[in-house]
Amino acid sequence: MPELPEVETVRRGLKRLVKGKVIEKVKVTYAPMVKTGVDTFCQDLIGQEIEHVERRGKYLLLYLTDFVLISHLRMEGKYNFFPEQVPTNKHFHVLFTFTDGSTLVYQDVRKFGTMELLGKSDVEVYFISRKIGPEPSEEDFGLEEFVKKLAKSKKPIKSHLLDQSLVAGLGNIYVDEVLFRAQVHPAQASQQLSAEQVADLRQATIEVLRLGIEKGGSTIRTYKNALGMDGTMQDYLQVYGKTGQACPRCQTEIVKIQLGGRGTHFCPQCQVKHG
DNA sequence: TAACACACCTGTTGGC
DNA sequence: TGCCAACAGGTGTGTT
Repeated sequence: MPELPEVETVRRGLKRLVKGKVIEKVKVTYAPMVKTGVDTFCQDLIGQEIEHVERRGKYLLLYLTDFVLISHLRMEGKYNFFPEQVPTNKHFHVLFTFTDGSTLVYQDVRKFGTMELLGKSDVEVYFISRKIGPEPSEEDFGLEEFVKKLAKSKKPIKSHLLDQSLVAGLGNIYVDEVLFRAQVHPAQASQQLSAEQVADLRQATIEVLRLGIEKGGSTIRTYKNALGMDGTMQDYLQVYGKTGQACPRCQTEIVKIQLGGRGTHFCPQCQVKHG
Protein backbone atom coordinates (compact mmCIF):
# COMPACT_ATOMS: atom_id res chain seq x y z
CA MET A 1 0.00 0.00 0.00
CA PRO A 2 1.94 2.86 1.31
CA GLU A 3 3.60 5.65 -0.55
CA LEU A 4 3.29 9.24 0.61
CA PRO A 5 -0.41 9.77 -0.23
CA GLU A 6 -1.40 6.54 1.54
CA VAL A 7 0.67 7.40 4.61
CA GLU A 8 -0.85 10.89 4.69
CA THR A 9 -4.32 9.34 4.49
CA VAL A 10 -3.48 7.04 7.40
CA ARG A 11 -2.15 10.04 9.34
CA ARG A 12 -5.44 11.87 8.91
CA GLY A 13 -7.36 8.79 9.99
CA LEU A 14 -5.20 8.32 13.06
CA LYS A 15 -5.52 11.97 14.00
CA ARG A 16 -9.28 11.69 13.84
CA LEU A 17 -9.47 8.42 15.77
CA VAL A 18 -6.71 8.35 18.39
CA LYS A 19 -5.56 11.91 19.04
CA GLY A 20 -6.00 12.68 22.74
CA LYS A 21 -6.21 9.05 23.77
CA VAL A 22 -4.04 7.70 26.58
CA ILE A 23 -2.25 4.37 26.24
CA GLU A 24 -3.03 1.88 28.98
CA LYS A 25 -1.37 -1.25 27.63
CA VAL A 26 0.81 -2.34 24.70
CA LYS A 27 1.15 -5.83 23.31
CA VAL A 28 3.76 -6.77 20.71
CA THR A 29 3.56 -10.22 19.14
CA TYR A 30 6.44 -9.80 16.68
CA ALA A 31 9.35 -8.32 18.61
CA PRO A 32 11.81 -7.68 15.71
CA MET A 33 9.45 -4.95 14.45
CA VAL A 34 10.37 -2.69 17.34
CA LYS A 35 13.87 -1.52 16.52
CA THR A 36 14.46 0.32 19.80
CA GLY A 37 13.81 -2.73 22.00
CA VAL A 38 10.44 -4.25 22.73
CA ASP A 39 10.59 -4.29 26.55
CA THR A 40 11.30 -0.58 27.04
CA PHE A 41 8.84 0.15 24.23
CA CYS A 42 5.93 -1.49 26.05
CA GLN A 43 6.99 -0.02 29.39
CA ASP A 44 7.60 3.56 28.23
CA LEU A 45 4.31 3.84 26.34
CA ILE A 46 2.09 3.21 29.37
CA GLY A 47 0.33 6.41 30.40
CA GLN A 48 1.44 8.34 27.31
CA GLU A 49 -1.11 10.55 25.57
CA ILE A 50 -1.14 10.87 21.77
CA GLU A 51 -0.80 14.63 21.31
CA HIS A 52 -0.28 14.98 17.55
CA VAL A 53 0.02 12.71 14.54
CA GLU A 54 2.54 13.90 11.96
CA ARG A 55 4.19 12.59 8.82
CA ARG A 56 7.63 12.96 7.26
CA GLY A 57 7.97 11.36 3.84
CA LYS A 58 6.57 7.85 4.30
CA TYR A 59 7.12 7.86 8.06
CA LEU A 60 4.31 8.36 10.58
CA LEU A 61 5.14 10.22 13.78
CA LEU A 62 2.99 9.89 16.86
CA TYR A 63 3.92 12.69 19.24
CA LEU A 64 3.31 11.47 22.77
CA THR A 65 3.60 13.13 26.17
CA ASP A 66 7.32 12.32 26.51
CA PHE A 67 8.29 10.43 23.34
CA VAL A 68 7.81 10.23 19.59
CA LEU A 69 6.74 6.91 18.09
CA ILE A 70 8.02 6.58 14.52
CA SER A 71 6.16 4.02 12.44
CA HIS A 72 7.04 2.93 8.91
CA LEU A 73 4.51 0.74 7.08
CA ARG A 74 6.97 -0.54 4.43
CA MET A 75 5.12 -2.78 1.96
CA GLU A 76 1.94 -3.93 3.65
CA GLY A 77 1.62 -2.30 7.05
CA LYS A 78 -1.76 -0.89 8.04
CA TYR A 79 -3.62 0.34 11.09
CA ASN A 80 -7.03 -0.79 12.32
CA PHE A 81 -9.08 0.84 15.04
CA PHE A 82 -11.48 -1.11 17.23
CA PRO A 83 -13.75 0.81 19.63
CA GLU A 84 -14.36 -2.33 21.70
CA GLN A 85 -13.60 -5.99 20.95
CA VAL A 86 -10.49 -6.82 18.95
CA PRO A 87 -10.89 -9.82 16.63
CA THR A 88 -8.15 -12.43 16.38
CA ASN A 89 -5.85 -12.18 13.38
CA LYS A 90 -2.44 -13.75 12.93
CA HIS A 91 -1.18 -10.63 11.18
CA PHE A 92 -1.91 -8.27 14.09
CA HIS A 93 1.52 -7.53 15.52
CA VAL A 94 1.19 -4.49 17.80
CA LEU A 95 -1.88 -3.62 19.88
CA PHE A 96 -2.21 -0.31 21.72
CA THR A 97 -5.09 -0.41 24.18
CA PHE A 98 -6.34 2.97 25.40
CA THR A 99 -7.82 3.94 28.77
CA ASP A 100 -11.29 4.27 27.18
CA GLY A 101 -11.23 0.60 26.13
CA SER A 102 -10.58 1.16 22.42
CA THR A 103 -7.60 -0.37 20.63
CA LEU A 104 -5.32 0.65 17.77
CA VAL A 105 -3.85 -2.37 15.99
CA TYR A 106 -0.89 -2.51 13.64
CA GLN A 107 -1.31 -5.24 11.00
CA ASP A 108 1.42 -6.37 8.62
CA VAL A 109 1.34 -9.58 6.58
CA ARG A 110 4.98 -9.41 5.52
CA LYS A 111 6.33 -8.06 8.83
CA PHE A 112 8.51 -5.52 7.03
CA GLY A 113 7.17 -2.52 8.94
CA THR A 114 9.13 -0.95 11.77
CA MET A 115 8.47 1.02 14.95
CA GLU A 116 10.88 3.07 16.99
CA LEU A 117 10.41 5.07 20.18
CA LEU A 118 12.58 8.17 20.36
CA GLY A 119 13.02 11.19 22.57
CA LYS A 120 11.52 14.33 21.02
CA SER A 121 14.95 15.92 20.57
CA ASP A 122 16.21 12.91 18.58
CA VAL A 123 13.71 13.17 15.72
CA GLU A 124 15.62 15.68 13.62
CA VAL A 125 18.84 13.66 13.78
CA TYR A 126 16.87 10.52 12.94
CA PHE A 127 15.74 11.90 9.58
CA ILE A 128 19.07 13.51 8.81
CA SER A 129 20.89 10.23 9.40
CA ARG A 130 18.47 8.48 7.05
CA LYS A 131 19.06 11.19 4.45
CA ILE A 132 15.36 11.87 3.97
CA GLY A 133 15.02 14.59 1.32
CA PRO A 134 12.56 17.48 1.01
CA GLU A 135 8.80 17.04 1.15
CA PRO A 136 7.29 17.15 -2.37
CA SER A 137 5.81 20.62 -2.00
CA GLU A 138 6.42 23.89 -3.85
CA GLU A 139 8.05 25.36 -0.75
CA ASP A 140 10.35 22.51 0.27
CA PHE A 141 11.28 20.83 -2.99
CA GLY A 142 13.79 23.25 -4.51
CA LEU A 143 14.54 22.99 -8.21
CA GLU A 144 18.15 24.12 -7.87
CA GLU A 145 19.13 21.35 -5.45
CA PHE A 146 17.23 18.79 -7.55
CA VAL A 147 19.12 19.85 -10.69
CA LYS A 148 22.45 19.60 -8.87
CA LYS A 149 21.85 16.11 -7.56
CA LEU A 150 20.61 14.75 -10.88
CA ALA A 151 23.57 16.21 -12.76
CA LYS A 152 25.96 14.13 -10.65
CA SER A 153 24.30 10.77 -11.27
CA LYS A 154 24.36 8.16 -13.98
CA LYS A 155 21.54 6.22 -12.32
CA PRO A 156 18.36 5.59 -14.31
CA ILE A 157 15.99 8.40 -13.32
CA LYS A 158 13.36 6.02 -11.97
CA SER A 159 15.78 4.36 -9.55
CA HIS A 160 17.01 7.78 -8.52
CA LEU A 161 13.53 9.13 -7.82
CA LEU A 162 12.87 6.12 -5.59
CA ASP A 163 15.88 7.16 -3.50
CA GLN A 164 14.23 9.12 -0.68
CA SER A 165 17.16 11.52 -0.37
CA LEU A 166 16.23 13.23 -3.64
CA VAL A 167 12.62 13.89 -2.65
CA ALA A 168 10.64 12.12 0.06
CA GLY A 169 7.54 10.09 -0.66
CA LEU A 170 7.70 8.49 -4.09
CA GLY A 171 7.29 4.72 -4.39
CA ASN A 172 6.91 2.35 -7.31
CA ILE A 173 3.37 3.34 -8.29
CA TYR A 174 3.63 7.11 -8.15
CA VAL A 175 7.10 7.21 -9.71
CA ASP A 176 5.74 5.56 -12.88
CA GLU A 177 2.94 8.12 -12.92
CA VAL A 178 5.37 11.01 -12.44
CA LEU A 179 7.59 9.84 -15.32
CA PHE A 180 4.56 9.45 -17.57
CA ARG A 181 3.27 12.91 -16.74
CA ALA A 182 6.68 14.49 -17.37
CA GLN A 183 7.15 12.34 -20.50
CA VAL A 184 10.50 10.97 -19.38
CA HIS A 185 11.75 7.42 -20.06
CA PRO A 186 12.31 5.56 -16.76
CA ALA A 187 15.74 4.30 -17.82
CA GLN A 188 17.06 7.71 -18.89
CA ALA A 189 20.33 8.48 -17.07
CA SER A 190 19.72 11.24 -14.50
CA GLN A 191 22.57 13.39 -15.80
CA GLN A 192 21.31 13.26 -19.39
CA LEU A 193 18.00 14.94 -18.63
CA SER A 194 17.41 18.37 -20.14
CA ALA A 195 16.77 21.36 -17.87
CA GLU A 196 13.16 21.34 -19.04
CA GLN A 197 12.72 17.65 -18.22
CA VAL A 198 14.11 18.16 -14.72
CA ALA A 199 11.72 21.04 -14.11
CA ASP A 200 8.85 18.94 -15.47
CA LEU A 201 9.79 16.03 -13.18
CA ARG A 202 9.75 18.29 -10.13
CA GLN A 203 6.38 19.70 -11.10
CA ALA A 204 4.93 16.27 -11.90
CA THR A 205 6.14 14.90 -8.54
CA ILE A 206 4.41 17.68 -6.65
CA GLU A 207 1.21 17.35 -8.68
CA VAL A 208 0.92 13.56 -8.73
CA LEU A 209 1.48 13.26 -4.98
CA ARG A 210 -0.93 16.12 -4.31
CA LEU A 211 -3.58 14.38 -6.43
CA GLY A 212 -2.87 11.13 -4.60
CA ILE A 213 -3.50 12.81 -1.25
CA GLU A 214 -6.65 14.49 -2.58
CA LYS A 215 -7.99 11.08 -3.67
CA GLY A 216 -7.12 9.47 -0.34
CA GLY A 217 -4.35 7.31 -1.79
CA SER A 218 -4.73 4.26 -3.99
CA THR A 219 -6.25 0.99 -2.92
CA ILE A 220 -4.72 -1.95 -4.72
CA ARG A 221 -5.30 -5.44 -3.35
CA THR A 222 -7.72 -3.94 -0.84
CA TYR A 223 -8.24 -4.93 2.74
CA LYS A 224 -11.43 -3.27 3.87
CA ASN A 225 -11.83 -1.56 7.21
CA ALA A 226 -8.21 -0.61 7.57
CA LEU A 227 -7.36 3.03 8.17
CA GLY A 228 -6.51 4.89 5.01
CA MET A 229 -7.68 2.15 2.68
CA ASP A 230 -10.66 3.99 1.26
CA GLY A 231 -8.76 5.86 -1.44
CA THR A 232 -9.76 6.21 -5.10
CA MET A 233 -6.43 7.16 -6.66
CA GLN A 234 -6.29 3.80 -8.45
CA ASP A 235 -9.02 5.21 -10.75
CA TYR A 236 -6.70 8.03 -11.79
CA LEU A 237 -3.57 6.01 -12.53
CA GLN A 238 -2.44 6.43 -16.15
CA VAL A 239 0.25 3.76 -16.55
CA TYR A 240 0.83 1.76 -13.38
CA GLY A 241 -0.74 -1.69 -13.81
CA LYS A 242 -1.97 -0.75 -17.31
CA THR A 243 0.26 -3.12 -19.30
CA GLY A 244 -1.19 -3.71 -22.78
CA GLN A 245 -3.77 -0.95 -22.44
CA ALA A 246 -3.86 2.17 -24.59
CA CYS A 247 -1.83 5.18 -23.50
CA PRO A 248 -4.31 7.92 -22.50
CA ARG A 249 -2.26 10.44 -24.48
CA CYS A 250 -1.37 8.66 -27.75
CA GLN A 251 -3.14 5.26 -27.67
CA THR A 252 0.13 3.29 -27.96
CA GLU A 253 0.16 0.16 -25.79
CA ILE A 254 1.65 0.64 -22.33
CA VAL A 255 4.58 -1.72 -21.77
CA LYS A 256 6.06 -3.21 -18.64
CA ILE A 257 9.78 -3.78 -18.09
CA GLN A 258 12.01 -4.61 -15.12
CA LEU A 259 14.18 -1.73 -13.96
CA GLY A 260 16.33 -2.00 -10.87
CA GLY A 261 14.31 -5.08 -9.99
CA ARG A 262 11.02 -3.20 -10.01
CA GLY A 263 8.08 -3.59 -12.36
CA THR A 264 8.08 -0.44 -14.50
CA HIS A 265 5.20 0.78 -16.68
CA PHE A 266 5.51 3.40 -19.39
CA CYS A 267 4.41 4.49 -22.86
CA PRO A 268 7.14 3.73 -25.41
CA GLN A 269 5.81 6.49 -27.67
CA CYS A 270 5.45 9.36 -25.16
CA GLN A 271 8.45 8.45 -23.04
CA VAL A 272 11.47 8.17 -25.30
CA LYS A 273 15.02 7.60 -24.12
CA HIS A 274 17.66 10.00 -25.44
CA GLY A 275 21.45 9.78 -25.56
C1' DT B 1 31.13 7.66 -3.26
C1' DA B 2 28.11 5.20 -6.33
C1' DA B 3 25.53 1.36 -7.97
C1' DC B 4 23.98 -2.96 -7.40
C1' DA B 5 22.49 -7.47 -5.14
C1' DC B 6 20.35 -9.19 -1.41
C1' DA B 7 17.87 -9.76 2.85
C1' DC B 8 13.77 -9.16 5.48
C1' DC B 9 8.53 -12.23 5.30
C1' DT B 10 4.14 -14.07 3.56
C1' DG B 11 0.51 -14.39 0.26
C1' DT B 12 -1.10 -14.40 -4.49
C1' DT B 13 -0.79 -15.22 -9.30
C1' DG B 14 0.32 -17.36 -13.52
C1' DG B 15 2.48 -20.99 -16.15
C1' DC B 16 3.13 -25.77 -16.88
C1' DT C 1 -6.12 -29.65 -9.65
C1' DG C 2 -1.32 -29.41 -8.03
C1' DC C 3 3.06 -27.62 -7.88
C1' DC C 4 6.40 -24.06 -8.08
C1' DA C 5 8.61 -20.01 -9.49
C1' DA C 6 8.00 -15.24 -9.87
C1' DC C 7 6.16 -11.30 -8.08
C1' DA C 8 4.14 -7.69 -4.70
C1' DG C 9 3.34 -0.70 -3.21
C1' DG C 10 10.16 -0.35 0.79
C1' DT C 11 14.44 0.23 2.76
C1' DG C 12 18.83 -1.09 5.32
C1' DT C 13 23.13 -3.48 4.81
C1' DG C 14 26.91 -5.42 2.59
C1' DT C 15 29.80 -5.95 -1.56
C1' DT C 16 31.99 -4.58 -5.55
